Amino acid sequence: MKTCRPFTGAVDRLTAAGLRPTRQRLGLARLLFEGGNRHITAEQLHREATDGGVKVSLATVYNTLNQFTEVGLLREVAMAAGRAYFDTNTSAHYHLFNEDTGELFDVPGDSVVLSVLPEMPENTVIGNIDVVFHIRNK
Amino acid sequence: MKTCRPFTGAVDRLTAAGLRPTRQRLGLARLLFEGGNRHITAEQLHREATDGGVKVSLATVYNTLNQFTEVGLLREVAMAAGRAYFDTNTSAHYHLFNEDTGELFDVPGDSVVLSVLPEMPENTVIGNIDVVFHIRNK
DNA sequence: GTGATTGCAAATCTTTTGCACTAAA
DNA sequence: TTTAGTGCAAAAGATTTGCAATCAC
Repeated sequence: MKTCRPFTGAVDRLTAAGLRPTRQRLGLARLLFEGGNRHITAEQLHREATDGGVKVSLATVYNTLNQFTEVGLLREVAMAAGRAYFDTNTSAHYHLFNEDTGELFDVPGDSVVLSVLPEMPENTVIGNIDVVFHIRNK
Repeated sequence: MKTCRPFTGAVDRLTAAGLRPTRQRLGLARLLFEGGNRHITAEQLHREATDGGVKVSLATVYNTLNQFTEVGLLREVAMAAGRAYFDTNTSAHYHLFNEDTGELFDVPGDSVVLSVLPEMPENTVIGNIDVVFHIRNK
């Protein structure tokens, strides 16, 4: 039987987050976090998993993406209604969305400066700030 | 027979946009634009219409919201995946989204300043810039 | 063992579409 | 009239859920 050796730290990463390192979660974590920052939908990740020999159901992919997001391993990005994108880059950064092609690019956090922030309503704390530059082809 | 008198300019507004001022479109336009800026989903607007005596099907509400957005009468705001919000305020401004309550607030355009914009890919033009401050209750 | 996790299928929810009917120009 | 617009019901997606089977501890 072939053992799928996860990238270093996958098990720790999951257990630290309070999630059991199951075969499915490890396989998905490997796909998500091994190759640098990426944006992905549940459907895309499910296909990658299937193609890569990680047997997992689409429902579990959805559940896993939501769990990873809850514990801060992923960040959900709202681009257009009707489809959720998950971003493996949880640090401060922004997005460039090409409406013609559907492509989603990262914009480094330091290439955008927000000054003069608005006042927040009372008894609320600011979570993250989404900045999306919607672009189209000329 | 009672005539539903639309707010001043509704007919002009639609015809100027190349849309026939039908009973349904006038009724929806009145609900959308008469009471200042607002954020609304198709479902909410449909309920308001029905409650307010404007007979219109949900499918037509969807179609109308999309048409209004295409001609610039509305702006679509991506908040959370799975549901489209339409904003009657099409001028430069940003949003505050309370993730606990689902409330969506406007932030005046001049209370946020974006400096140091990123470079855009070649042969693209920037459409609009969405800035969403995600907040939660303390 | 025992409780967490998974898979599957069904259910839900939002949005779009096809087509016959109706209304605006 | 003639063409655009509407309603309905069905279709299409995306995502969630119920529950029995399975797995991690």
